[in-house]
Amino acid sequence: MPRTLSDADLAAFRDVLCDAAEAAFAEHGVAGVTMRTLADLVGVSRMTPYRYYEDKAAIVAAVRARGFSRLADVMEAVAEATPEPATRLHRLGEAYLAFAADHPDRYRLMHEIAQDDEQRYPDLVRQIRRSQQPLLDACRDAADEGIVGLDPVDAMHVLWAGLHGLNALQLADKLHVGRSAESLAPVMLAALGRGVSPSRTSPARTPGADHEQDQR
Amino acid sequence: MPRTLSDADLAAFRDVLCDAAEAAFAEHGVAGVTMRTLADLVGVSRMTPYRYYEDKAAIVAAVRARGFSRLADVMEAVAEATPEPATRLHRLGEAYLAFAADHPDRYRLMHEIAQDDEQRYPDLVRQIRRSQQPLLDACRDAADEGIVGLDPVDAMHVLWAGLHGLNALQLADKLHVGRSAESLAPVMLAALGRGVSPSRTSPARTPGADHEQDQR
DNA sequence: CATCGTCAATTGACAGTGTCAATGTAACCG
DNA sequence: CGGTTACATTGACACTGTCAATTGACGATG
Repeated sequence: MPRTLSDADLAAFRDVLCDAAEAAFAEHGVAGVTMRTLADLVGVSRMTPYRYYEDKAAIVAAVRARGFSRLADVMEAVAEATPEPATRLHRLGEAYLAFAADHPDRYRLMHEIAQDDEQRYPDLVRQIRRSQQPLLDACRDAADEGIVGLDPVDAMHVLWAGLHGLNALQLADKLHVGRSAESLAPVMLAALGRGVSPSRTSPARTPGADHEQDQR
Repeated sequence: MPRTLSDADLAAFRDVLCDAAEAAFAEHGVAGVTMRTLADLVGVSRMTPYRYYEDKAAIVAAVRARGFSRLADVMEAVAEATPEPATRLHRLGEAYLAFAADHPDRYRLMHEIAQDDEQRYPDLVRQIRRSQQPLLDACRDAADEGIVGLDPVDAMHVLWAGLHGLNALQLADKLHVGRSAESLAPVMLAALGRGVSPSRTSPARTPGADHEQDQR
């Protein structure tokens, strides 16, 4: 044991603690997890986590930030692998829905609505922003090519709201009549695609061989 | 005071308690409100609320149910006042967004995501269903008239997800670049309108097949 | 090597929480 | 009027997050 904590040690402990916290939160909910059990899980005594995190709230914020970071990783990877804007938009949408489907507890925690302002946790804010950037970029590119007929920032918000809304409904178990996020995903993606596409002109959707039309 | 509680007395106390609870939850959040302060607020001693509600969770559920009931009232009123399906859909969308804008704390509480299954509170489930019914009916009517090109249940979910998603983003303070729910509302409504309207080529009422524009 | 300073880890409180159980209290019946 | 009984109140209790005091271990210094 070093006399004073190196940055690496610090980060390492934070990491293992967040791992345990994420698992515990997923199983029992944030309120169902106590500092004491959390400390037990990582094999230290109850106040030790306080040397690494200010608060219980800070731990929650850290776990949420990690969630957004994972999401950002996925979105960035998808964006990088799909240069063509229209397809990229579609794939990003699929990826966003898939992320929530694959990690429901993580997604739930990420969007747990607290009164406490997230602004107090800069890294959380940063990761949230990062997770949105690929979608925003895609909207900008799509708008440049005339594939999206809305202001790109508006379009980004519309798309994001639609995707998140579907996820939220699914996670809150508020879908009905046999509908699931899985069955609704293609419907939602198609509807959003129509929703942000340019208004009246018929889209002659020919692949890359076609020259890009530019109506503005 | 009557010797034994009449149903009216029971309902009356529950009502005033829920009033106090809703206000307190709005100001301090659910976690920030204690049974003791709640009891103080209505002028009884700490355990008295337990004679009227099983739990703190039951009180939260009751307040949430009231919120959905208010929403249902609004939606039903709008639906009744607007027979024409297309206009009705639009107005319902506006009303849903306006409800969240006018009662943000209420809306937040209504959608607070808890691990606890709402199924345990039948009235809550009932009010939730009631609040959705007008939108579903409108989708059915609109589909009948060919104004909506999707399966009506699908369309209802798409619309609801879009509207709720926008509200959730706004309440979580996740809108950017000067966008507000107010400024995005018309954009969102227009996009959703385009999203569920029938595609120009065919009525396409088969949800089993993929009815999407898939450009590769 | 002995001593010390220092920081991390632990343990000892404490005020506050939800809620069970025992106690009080007042209205109606006889 | 006393007794019964439904309600209200108060007395615990286990448990929470977290402050403050204590312990423990290591590097530097004599």
